[in-house]
Amino acid sequence: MQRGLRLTNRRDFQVLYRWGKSAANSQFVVYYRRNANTERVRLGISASKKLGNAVVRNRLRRRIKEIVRHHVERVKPHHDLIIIVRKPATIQDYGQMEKSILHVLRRAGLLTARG
RNA sequence: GAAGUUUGACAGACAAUCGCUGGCAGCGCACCCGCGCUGCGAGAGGAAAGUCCGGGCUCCAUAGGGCAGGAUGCUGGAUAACGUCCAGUCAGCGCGAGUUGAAGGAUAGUGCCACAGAAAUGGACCGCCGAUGGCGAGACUUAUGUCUAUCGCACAGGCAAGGGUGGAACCGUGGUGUAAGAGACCACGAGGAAAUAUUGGUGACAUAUUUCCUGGUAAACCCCAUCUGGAGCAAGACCUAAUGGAACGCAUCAACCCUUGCCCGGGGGCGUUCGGGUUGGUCGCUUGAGCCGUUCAGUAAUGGAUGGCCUAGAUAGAUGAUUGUCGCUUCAAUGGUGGGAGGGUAGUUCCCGUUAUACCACUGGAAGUACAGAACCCGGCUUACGGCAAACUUCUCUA
Repeated sequence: MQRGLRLTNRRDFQVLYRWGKSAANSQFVVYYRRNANTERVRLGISASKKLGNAVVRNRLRRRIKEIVRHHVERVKPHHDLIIIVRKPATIQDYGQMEKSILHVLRRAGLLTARG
């Protein structure tokens, strides 16, 4: 994932948690906020230590990055977002996780309507 | 073949597509800092983990010496260093290959040893004796006196052998001895200490002799010897926007605001410079007690010589995702084709099978394919974990 698509600053995270809106399903929570300075979208991922060891958390992060990267054209531009992983997501395979993430993004109203 | 012991190497493979982070080269943009594109090549571990020791490195502290505190604790060696490693000694465990050890001092001193028991190193419950002294009987005597011989009491006193308790009872067994007894003495034996040796060994220690001693506990205080300043890469160095501070200069010396109700005085605005912190960034940052060969020294840990190699560097944190093919393991919840009367087992009286059905081969299917993610860098330790190989040990079977 390119650097421009990443949320890298601690302050950005705090702003998003405080002022952003949220949506959720049983596997993921997404915080999002419109940001005019963001060219397309910026993504941050939060995977707590409760989910498992470092290997498990890394695998989750990488899969989520991959999924968002594949669907970045469909996400509404000029938004910052954070995806928080919940425990049930750890047992999902790639296909289930892709559906689940698209579902939560649609719920948040971040997906553009597609023809 | 079964059960073990030790050591070693490995940590699924390949391809396609789409990505991520550094490096090098080229091209383009840009005054500069840099940014983008293309190509080439690189990109997690044996434990990267726990953060338990040791060191490098960095900053702070520091005349020199001592005390306190902390750590370590058989011997010799290795090492930058260590609480690590190697080789030994001694002790424990194991039939054995081997393995385990916080393994200095109990003869410096103090404390403690639950319950039980009389008593846990200062003691007498039962018990034994009562020699000596006492009292009584008794005997003798002229004697209200005496105690040569005799008997009794168990009052003073002596003893700790035997009993019972306990993890442990004053070293054990036998004798001498005595009123009864006791390492009080003797013989043999157990353990410890010291000294000695034309003894062996660098040494721990072993062997022998002599003398002395005899509960345990130092993971109780303590004594002895050795080592030891503190904090850590979020260390630390440098650059830096906005804001605020200080100094200097300029402007204003009108009004307004603040400074004590009034007066005087001061401040407010602009610019330059300075040092400190925040924020963001760069360095530290990966060439190192480095890795792989060969060879020499050494039992070994390891060290020397020599040839070759460069092998991650992220920072909300890269090293991946998906698909396909193959490998390995398992399958009374596995199908087809072929072989098949035996197979499982080293072996049996045991189990499966001789019916398409066990079992074998080929080809499919399903499930599974460990533990675990660098964060300044090394040396260890500990913990987690998958199958594999070699050497060795014990037992068993066949010949």
